[in-house]
Amino acid sequence: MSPAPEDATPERLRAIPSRLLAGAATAADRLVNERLAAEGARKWHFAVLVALDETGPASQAELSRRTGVYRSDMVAVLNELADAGFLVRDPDPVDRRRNVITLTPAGRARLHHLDALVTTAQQDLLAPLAPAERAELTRLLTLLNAHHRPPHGGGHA
Amino acid sequence: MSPAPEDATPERLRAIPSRLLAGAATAADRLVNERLAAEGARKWHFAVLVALDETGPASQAELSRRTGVYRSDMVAVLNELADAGFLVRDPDPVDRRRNVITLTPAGRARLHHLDALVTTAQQDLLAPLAPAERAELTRLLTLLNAHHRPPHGGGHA
DNA sequence: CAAATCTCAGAGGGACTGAAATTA
DNA sequence: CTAATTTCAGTCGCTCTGAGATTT
Repeated sequence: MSPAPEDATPERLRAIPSRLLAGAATAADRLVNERLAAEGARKWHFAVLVALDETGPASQAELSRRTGVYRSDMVAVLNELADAGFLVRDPDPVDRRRNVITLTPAGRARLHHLDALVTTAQQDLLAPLAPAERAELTRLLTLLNAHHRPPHGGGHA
Repeated sequence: MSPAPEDATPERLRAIPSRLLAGAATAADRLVNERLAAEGARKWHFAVLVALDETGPASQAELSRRTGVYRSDMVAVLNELADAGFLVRDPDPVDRRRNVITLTPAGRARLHHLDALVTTAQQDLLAPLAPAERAELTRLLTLLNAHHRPPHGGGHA
């Protein structure tokens, strides 16, 4: 629901899971964004580069499904990455509605760099937790993510 | 980092804690906002009402510290709640910079109503977890919130 | 003088809607 | 005709910055 300033917040508010989630997510996002912004990148750049590196060239709609970046917002992200020479956008010969997005060598190098930054940010984020606690938190969050699916991604199956 | 559409998302992205947190927080916020929006309320309304009920009348700056609602945004929230008759704003006689915000009986009734909605939303949010898991998740998130303090709220002590 | 409070105006990024044009 | 893809224009809520006016 928002960050908790200090212990001025009533216990009744501090104990609400949705507020705790919002606070932790905000801190996590701030951490990741600070690191990436120092290199002129943002989290979607990283997400798109990973998706391309992991599963190979894809259409923009496919990248949207893989990364969670909204289809309408994918255009701007790809424009920025293409302008920087990290990927190329070619018309798909077999389906002329699509563009085929392909990672360049510079894009792969960029990915490796950003990957290190993101990994470090995750460690800093989870620093207050013991290793077993980090694994447990990840597991519980994965469960929540699996059961509460985004509205456009389909039902809850 | 954003919701995960389905299992099209690469494992390398799905396993990132900051992304898991963002996805869970988005789902949680959607759940809470849907329930509150059905009654014409939003989460800040609830937070402010709780803070007033819990700790008594307060200035706007004090309410901002208690709820995490940003001081600049508190004005609009209080306007809406005051227009609906849930609280009153009086000048503070002992410090004329301040307004004293006081809950009305209607505001207390409103709080009880919203409280039920929020509580149900939390249960639905945590439904996929066992009772012990819910407690553990809350504990771990509380740890993260305690160590990663908002930028304006002071350092990390 | 510095500091706190209330208020407004606006930036910036994220999630999302709606629609147009193109092609399957 | 329906459906999918790319793109653009714009909405809405959240976090936060900056500044002005008032008072301590």
